[in-house]
Amino acid sequence: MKLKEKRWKKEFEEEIRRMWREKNEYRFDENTKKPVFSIDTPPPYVNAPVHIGQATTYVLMDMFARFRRMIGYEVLFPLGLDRNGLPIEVAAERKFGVKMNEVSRERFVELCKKLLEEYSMKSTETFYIAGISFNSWEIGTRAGDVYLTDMPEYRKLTQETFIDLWNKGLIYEDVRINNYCPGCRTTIADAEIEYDERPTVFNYVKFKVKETGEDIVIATTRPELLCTCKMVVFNPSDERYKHLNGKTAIVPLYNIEVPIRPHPIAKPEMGTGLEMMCSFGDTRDIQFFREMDLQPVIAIDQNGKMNKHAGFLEGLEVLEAREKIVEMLKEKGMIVKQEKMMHRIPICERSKDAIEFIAMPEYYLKQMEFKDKIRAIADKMNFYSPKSKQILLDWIDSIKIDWAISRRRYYATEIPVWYCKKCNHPYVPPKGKYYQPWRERPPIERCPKCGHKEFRGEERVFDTWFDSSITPLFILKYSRDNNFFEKHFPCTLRPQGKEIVRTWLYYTLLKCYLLTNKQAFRDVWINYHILDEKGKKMSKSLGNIIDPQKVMERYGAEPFRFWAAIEGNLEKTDFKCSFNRIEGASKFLTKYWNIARFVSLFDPIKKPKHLTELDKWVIKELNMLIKYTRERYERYDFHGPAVKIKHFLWEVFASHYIEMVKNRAYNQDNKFSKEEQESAIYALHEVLEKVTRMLAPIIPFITYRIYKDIYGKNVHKMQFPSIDKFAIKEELSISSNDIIALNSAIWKVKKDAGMSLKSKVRLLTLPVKFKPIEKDIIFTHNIEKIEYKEGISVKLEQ
RNA sequence: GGGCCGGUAGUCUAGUGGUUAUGACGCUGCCCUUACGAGGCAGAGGUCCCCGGUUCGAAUCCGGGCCGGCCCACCA
Repeated sequence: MKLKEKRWKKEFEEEIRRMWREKNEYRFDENTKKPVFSIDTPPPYVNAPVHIGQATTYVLMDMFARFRRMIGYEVLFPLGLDRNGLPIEVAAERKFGVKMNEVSRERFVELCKKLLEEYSMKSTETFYIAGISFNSWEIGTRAGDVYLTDMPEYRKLTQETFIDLWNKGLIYEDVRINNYCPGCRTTIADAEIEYDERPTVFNYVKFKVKETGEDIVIATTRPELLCTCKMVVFNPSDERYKHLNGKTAIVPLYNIEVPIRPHPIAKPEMGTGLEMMCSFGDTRDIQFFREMDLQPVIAIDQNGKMNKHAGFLEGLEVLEAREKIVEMLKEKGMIVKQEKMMHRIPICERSKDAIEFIAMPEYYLKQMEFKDKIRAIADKMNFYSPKSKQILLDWIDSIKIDWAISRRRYYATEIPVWYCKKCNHPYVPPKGKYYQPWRERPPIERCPKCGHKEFRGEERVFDTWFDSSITPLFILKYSRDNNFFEKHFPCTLRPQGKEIVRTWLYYTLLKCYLLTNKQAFRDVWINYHILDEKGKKMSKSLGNIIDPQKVMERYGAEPFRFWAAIEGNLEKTDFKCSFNRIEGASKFLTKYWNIARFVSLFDPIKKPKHLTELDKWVIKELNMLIKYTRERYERYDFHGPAVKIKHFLWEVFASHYIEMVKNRAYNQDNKFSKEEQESAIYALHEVLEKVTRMLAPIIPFITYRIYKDIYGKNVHKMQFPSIDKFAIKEELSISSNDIIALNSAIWKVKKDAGMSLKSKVRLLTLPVKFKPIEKDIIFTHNIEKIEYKEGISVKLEQ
């Protein structure tokens, strides 16, 4: 059938995407006989609209999925939504004007749920518009259904993994110095820390030396921690302070006596070269206290306020305490000078509050002893691109303590433990149910240890990565359907951003290894970032966020998708979001549509016995393109093929092949034999049909429509084109470069002479290798006489 | 300080050890060529960051430098 419309319009997309959804076109068949290709998609957080980076990476993942279907896989490609944790709590606090700790837990959880209901599936709209072929758009628990990280089945699995790990003896509780975010009121992991430059004041404070009575000056940004000072150090090479070695410093205001020692941690050029070591101002202090085996004094409590150790500062917040103590020191003339400086401090990546170092009892999952195992697992997986593996290895190297998995929040998966009120014995229930210990009784009557009947339910919840790290287990029905899981684990592909390698990827590998002894994935695809048009990171504060829905409203999904493929290689680099270039992509769609429209003027026909030389050439080019494309697609590279397909279609097929073959395909004056004509028509369709199949994973709407209209079939149900070995081996006297050079030369001469392209050429001389396509040359360029010599020359009619 | 990536026309970008370096946007000119005027064709525009090396030959490979970006570590 012929294509009617003069151009592809974005409005054509809607009907196709609705049909896919209504027909459940991409549903996952659990009983399939095909090999399964499973994609562990990153669940986006629901409280914000999908941003352009997510949209781009999902579009790329969709290309992976669509391609795999075309080479015979049953593809597990579910959509998950992350709904646990801090972002929703913060949003609820803001929206309902409450503070988590000031309302009942019941009430707070209710408010979070209310808000989540409002968000519901709104954020998935963008994916739907973009034509992502998720298995399903309905929330459910079958393989391929949309899943939520806070649905009971999911939380149950999160708890089951805890129960298994507990029973394996891999989880323990300990009181340790840990990163504590006063804003979020919870311990956080190293992976959740970021750094920020903040202004601070460097205070030069006078200490007294007990033995000699002399004043020494120590510079500090944390004067409120004076009470926690345990030692004063100078660099061993620092001649100025050698005489202080072994003497005692007296901490001002508190009159605590602390030893003065040389230690390389002190840099002579910083401040006065003397440093007070506190517990704890930063991670250096923690290392130092550990190394010197000093007893820390913790002066900051869980609310970020000074406690009794701080004496007269008790009850003040850290910053208030700092101001107050500086005032007091000033009054007593103990501050020699103050310098303003910018200071890089650790902050909470979520609330952006300054981290404090506080000792609290937390649950830990052992990881230190498995570092080598995880490294070995990393070696077993294929990384795309290979260099991304280094991000993971670097992170594994830098892990210093076990993973603190408990958090003091409300809207997250509860830690399933009860404690006997009498003997405090922890009770971990059996698997099989979603537990909420803070509101439920345990499933036993009496403490297994002492027989007491009263229990205290655990109130803490899991670190959000503790539940995010089981996505491949959940989607492959771990513990719900062992047959299915055993058959399909490890998961085939983990696609994700480079910024969560140390969290999502690492924790997933760790937990899956501890639970299954296996690598979680066969392939890992790491993508970089989408930047704004100027190359800046998009962020709310800069106000440079581009909404992918707006982009698609303006141009349609297809230009966006084609842009995502052709723009660059996200595996290797960041790339910029440019409207110009998305618009440029839509021009390709117009071109492609019109090529298809031209080819559709002729009915598809069977391969004739003999193909002309020119047709053999274009089919050989096509097959080389198929070979390249298929190899690259298998390695998750859609960029290289998109560039090459576009170039072939536009610069070779349309500009040269079609121009040269038009006359023969129409054959209006019967200048060509029927077989020659059929050879042309066959080749035109051969190229269009196969290129359409190659483009189907990238631009699924337009290819669907073209294929349906012309060939009457669903392109997405077709096999990916394979190579015609004979066509590719064909020995031909002319190459693409020859043909392009010849046509361009003739067109240029006519142009320069101000003549129409149809005007007559009196004499064309050209190399003999063009002889086999002589007839096509003559009728394309209206040649009167042809001669074979070295070089190309064109003589026009005078 | 450690690691990774990049530097190609006014802007953005592809690319490969081998004639004349890809394309987009912008710019100039021409064209109702029966698939395409939201198009086609032609054209202008480049020390392919710098220096050195390997090579018959380097924008491409190697070393060094400069610049930019990102990640990690550290900063009293």
